Amino acid sequence: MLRLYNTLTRREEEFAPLRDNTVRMYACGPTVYARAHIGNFRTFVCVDVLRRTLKYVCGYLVREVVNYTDVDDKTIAGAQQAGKPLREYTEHWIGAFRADAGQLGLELPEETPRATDDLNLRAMSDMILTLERNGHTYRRDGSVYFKISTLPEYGKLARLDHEGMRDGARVDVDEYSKDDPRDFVLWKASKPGEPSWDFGAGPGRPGWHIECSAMALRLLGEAPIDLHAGGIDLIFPHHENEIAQSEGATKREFARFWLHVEHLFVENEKMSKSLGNVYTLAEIAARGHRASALRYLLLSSHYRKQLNFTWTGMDQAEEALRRIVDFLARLETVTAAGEHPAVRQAVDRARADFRAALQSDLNTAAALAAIFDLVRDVNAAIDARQIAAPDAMAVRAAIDEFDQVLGVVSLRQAEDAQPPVPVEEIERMIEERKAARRRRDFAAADAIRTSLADRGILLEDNPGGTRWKRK
RNA sequence: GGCGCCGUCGCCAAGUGGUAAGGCAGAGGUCUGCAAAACCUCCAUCUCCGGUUCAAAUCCGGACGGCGCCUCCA
Repeated sequence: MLRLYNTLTRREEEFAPLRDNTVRMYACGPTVYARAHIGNFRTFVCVDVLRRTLKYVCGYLVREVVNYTDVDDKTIAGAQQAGKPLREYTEHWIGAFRADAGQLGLELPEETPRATDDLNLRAMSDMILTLERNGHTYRRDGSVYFKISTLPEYGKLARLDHEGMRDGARVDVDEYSKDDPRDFVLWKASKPGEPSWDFGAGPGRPGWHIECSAMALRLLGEAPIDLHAGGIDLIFPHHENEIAQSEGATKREFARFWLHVEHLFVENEKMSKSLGNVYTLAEIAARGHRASALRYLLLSSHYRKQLNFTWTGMDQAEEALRRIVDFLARLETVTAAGEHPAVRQAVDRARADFRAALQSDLNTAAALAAIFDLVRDVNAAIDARQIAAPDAMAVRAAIDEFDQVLGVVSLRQAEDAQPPVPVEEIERMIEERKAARRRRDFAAADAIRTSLADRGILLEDNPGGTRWKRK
């Protein structure tokens, strides 16, 4: 049984979908005005592992919605600056996001709606009209606001202290038009030069929070949905306001489980543009690192702990992953017939440990340890010749199974399949080197190895022959 | 001012009452034309001080240190 920490209750709870063995989940996606940074991707990678755990460990069906926020102050400003229509401008950044997501091995969610799709704008307007009928709103200067005093439950997710948050708390003073500073806008009145739609709530554009409520319920069906996820900073105000909107409109609980991923730091500092430490995947690659290593690094600690990104951390991740990939290559060399119960036992143990780790609030660090335990045991078995081909296949199957969830080995192998030197050339040089070694011309053999190494290809002489791999 | 989190080997990181997983790096050894890979051995008593307990890294109290949210933010 999967146990997940639920922000709503601040406790770990057993998770199961409400109906049909299908998990209906929603995760807040990116605002598409720039390339997403690695902090964003920490959240998306963790949500991806959650998704895969639900599917491959728990055996549930998953229906996941991840939105693209394609209308807000930043996207509008960006489009204006670029001199492009909003839709075209955001299209470009959606493409960039999908490319990065692909490199990081993120599974595609079932739905990736855009806020400005007509169906979604209509759903938002309908929800606002319902909120209006339910007495949760007021209008001012063409905008529609949510009146939080109409919802006694307001603040239950963030555990807001309604009295205590005055001194020191910075309150938005320029929003003078609101009754209460913490009331929030559902629909913004149209302004000259800004895109505007009218699906019943009046001419204007959506506020920040309404899209998620409307799209989640439109695409996932009746409330409550099973699970809602996002970065920890979204707890307040975004998720709190999503709850207010959804519950105010449907009069039912919005989401049963809330899962929040802690922040990624860079060299012990919060990522911020002024510090110049906001990295994108492209910048990681420019430093010679691979997406697979970043994914590994992101999974090497628990999602509810702050993770400090460092370049030495990336190096360590590269090496750790290499150990697994080298191991898999070595497994291929096992050809003996027979069967060894000790290997099977190690596989069974790894399976049990791996599963238990993920079921325990997605403990990916412990899950990785289960893999390394297996790697060590089986490597020792190979050295001792206490393993046969069928055993090796069983080991391979287990690792494939683990990687369905972690998604890190297959990613690395796909990268390795595209070496910096053409495969035919590598193979030709291996042959030349083999000939040199045969005539005991080790100087020539080593020269070949060195020259390939300089071009990013390492050679490894094994009993069965020479293997190449990317540096 | 309010709410909350964290402090485990040189680095990363599990473990949250039963006597310290795993990875990286390092030392010694085996194997190897050399190298690589692999294996074996070695490498921490958990920030500090008190307390509870037969037993605490794990619970309680305090100190010190780091961080988050309350405002756009994954």
